[in-house]
Amino acid sequence: MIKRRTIADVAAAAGVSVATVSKAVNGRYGVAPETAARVLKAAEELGYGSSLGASSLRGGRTGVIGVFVAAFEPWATEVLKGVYVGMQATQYDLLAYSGSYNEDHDGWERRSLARLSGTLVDGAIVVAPSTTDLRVTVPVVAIDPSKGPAGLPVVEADSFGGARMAVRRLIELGHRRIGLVSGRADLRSAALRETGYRRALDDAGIPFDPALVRVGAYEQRASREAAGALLDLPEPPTAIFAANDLSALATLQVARLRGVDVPDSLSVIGFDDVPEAARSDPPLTTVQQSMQRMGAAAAAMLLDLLDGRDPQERHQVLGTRLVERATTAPPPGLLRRAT
Amino acid sequence: MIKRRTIADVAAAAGVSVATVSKAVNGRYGVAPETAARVLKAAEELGYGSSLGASSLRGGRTGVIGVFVAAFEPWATEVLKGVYVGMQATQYDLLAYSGSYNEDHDGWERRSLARLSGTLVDGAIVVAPSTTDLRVTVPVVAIDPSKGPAGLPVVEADSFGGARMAVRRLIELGHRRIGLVSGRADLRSAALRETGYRRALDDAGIPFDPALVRVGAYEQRASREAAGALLDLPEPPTAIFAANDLSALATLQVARLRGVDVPDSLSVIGFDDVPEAARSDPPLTTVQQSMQRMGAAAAAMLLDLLDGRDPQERHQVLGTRLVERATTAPPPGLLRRAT
DNA sequence: CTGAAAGCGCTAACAC
DNA sequence: GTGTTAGCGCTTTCAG
Repeated sequence: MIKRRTIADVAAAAGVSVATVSKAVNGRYGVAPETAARVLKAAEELGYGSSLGASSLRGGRTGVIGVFVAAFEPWATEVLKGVYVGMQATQYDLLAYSGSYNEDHDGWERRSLARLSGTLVDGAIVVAPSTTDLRVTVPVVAIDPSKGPAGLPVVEADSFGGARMAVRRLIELGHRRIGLVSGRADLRSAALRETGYRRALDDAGIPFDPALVRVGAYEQRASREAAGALLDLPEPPTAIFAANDLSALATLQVARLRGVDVPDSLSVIGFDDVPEAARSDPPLTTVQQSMQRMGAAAAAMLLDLLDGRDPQERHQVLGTRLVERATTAPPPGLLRRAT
Repeated sequence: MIKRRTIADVAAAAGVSVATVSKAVNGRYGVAPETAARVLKAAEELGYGSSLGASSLRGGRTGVIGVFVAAFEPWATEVLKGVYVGMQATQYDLLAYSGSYNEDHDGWERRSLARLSGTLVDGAIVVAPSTTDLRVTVPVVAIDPSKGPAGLPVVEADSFGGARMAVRRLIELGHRRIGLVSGRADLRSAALRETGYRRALDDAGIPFDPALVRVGAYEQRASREAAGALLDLPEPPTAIFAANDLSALATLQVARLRGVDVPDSLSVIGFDDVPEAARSDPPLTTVQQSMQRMGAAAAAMLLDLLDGRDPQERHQVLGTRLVERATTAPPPGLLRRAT
C-alpha cells in the first residue's frame, strides 16, 4: 500500500518541472523529443498514471463515458455489453456506475449524474432511469426510461409490438383464456405491454377479462403472488403472458409448485430474453429485446452527440422477436393443428 | 446542457459559506440544525451533488469501490454481478472500469489502477489481471489472475479439479481417446486445466498422447484450428475437452461443419459455463465455475481489507461442478452401460 | 456555530 | 523549450 505517485514525483525523477511532465505525458507540442523520452521513461518506471479525478477537475475532457445503472443485474449488464461493443472502436474509456441506493431508491440517476457528469465523464448513458427530465451538463442518452421520451434522446424496445406478438402467438396456438402478469404500474414499458396484450385480444375478438390480469410489478415476489392468484381462479387461464422474464420465471416456479405442467397444462411467455431465460426448466419462450443492440444504439447516438453531430433520430425504437423455446404449446384438450 | 452546480452556487443560494455547505452536506458536526436544513434545501433545489473528482482529490475516502476489467464481456460481467451482490448491503458505490486499450493491451490493469486508485476509489477488484504484482495504493483483490498469487489476495476457481472432473467423466462414459483444446500457454489457469486433464488420464491408466493436444489459446480462431486438426487425425478422438467455453463452442461449430454429430460421434466438454453455453445447439456440457460466487467472495475479502481486518485466507479457491447438458454421450460403437 | 484560507494533483496560460 | 503560477471544486484546519 504505497503512496500514489504524483506528477511531482515524475518531475523530480526526470529533473524537469511538472508542466513539462504534463505536456510530455499528454503528447502536447513544445517539448524536446529527448526530454519527452526521459519523462516518459521516468513515468513508466514509477508506474505513474495521471489521476483521473485531478485532471478532470482541471481540464475539460476526460475521455471517459459513463454508463449509469440502478443495479448490476442481468438486464443492465446486457445493455452494458452492448455499449461496450458500440464504444469498442473509439478512444473512450467506459465507466459503469451504480450507487448504493439504500434509502432513496427513487431518482437515483439524479444523484449519480450530479456527482460524475461535468467532471468525470464526457458523456453518459442512463439505463432505465425513472425520468428523462434530467438537468445535465454533458450529452446524455437514456435507455428504456420509465416515463417515455421528453428531455433526453431515448433508445427503447418495442414493448407494445412485442407483447402483441406474444399474445397473438398464444392465440394462434389455440388459447382463449390468457392471463397477464403485468409490470410496474408507473412504468411506461409496463403500460405498453399491457396495451399490446389487450390489442392482440381485440384483434382476435376475444373479450378482455380483468380477472385475468394481476400485477407482478416486474419483481419476483409480487409475480409469484400474481401467478398464484391466476392459477387459483375457478377457471384458470391456459396461458400466461408475463410482462418480463423475471415474472415469467416466477410463474414457472409457482406452476411447478402446484404440479401444473408447463407447457402441457399451461403455456408461459416472458419478455426480455435475459440469459437466464434459456437456462430455466423448461427453457422459457419469450419476447427477445436485444439489450445489447439497445446499448450499441445508445452508444452510437452518444458518439454523435459528442462529436457535435445531431443524431439521426432522437427516439429510437428497436424491434423485438419471439424466441420459442419450451414453455408454449396448444392448450390442453385441443386438437393439435398446424400453425 | 447547463453548467454544473458547484458548492459555491449552493452557498450563495443559502447565504452561507462554502465551508458550511460542505459540513451540512456531509453531515458533519458543528452546523446549526436550521442552517443545515436551509443548505440541504438549497442543494436539493439546485440539483447539487458534490463532484466525485473534486472531493476525492481533497478528502481521503470516496465510498467508491472500483472493479477493473479488460473488457465488458460475458465472463467479466458475470463476475461484476457477483461483486455487486456482495457489495449490496454496504454503503459503497460500485464503479466498473474498462479502458480503451487499443494499443497496449498488456498491463491494462496498471494504467487503470494508476489513474483511479488512490484518488477515485477506496478499494479495487481486478478481474483477470495479467499480473498480481501491482504497485497499489489501496486495498486490491485479484480474481483469476494469469500469474497466480504473488502480491495480491486472490480468488480463483479450481481449474485443476474442474478439468480432472470433466475428463474423468468422459472416461466413465467409455472414452479412451480424449482430445484437449488447450488454453493460452502463458496463463496459469490454462496450465492447471491441462494438468487436470493429464491427471485424469493417469488415474485411469490411459497413456498421454501429445498428438491429442492442440492449443486453442482461449480464443475462437485458434480453437477452430485446433479442433479441426484434432478431427483430421487419422484416428480422431471420440471426445474433446476444451479449456474454456469459447473453445468448446468453436469445437462444436467445426464439428458441425464437418458433419460430425455431437454427441453421438463426438463428445465435448467446456469450462466456465458462460450464459452462452446453455444456449448453444446442442446445449454444452461444461465445468461450471461460478463467476458470480467469485465476485462475491472477492467483495467480501475486499470489505475485510477495507475495515482493516485480515481476510480469512488470502488465496481462495472456489469449487467447480460439472453441468451435463447435451454434448456428452458414450463413444460411438460402445455398448451403453450404467454410469 | 460560521467563515477564511490552504491545498489535494493536475493543466493551461503566460513568462522566461 | 521549459518553468512559474493560477485555479478547477472540494474538505479541512484554524480563527473569529
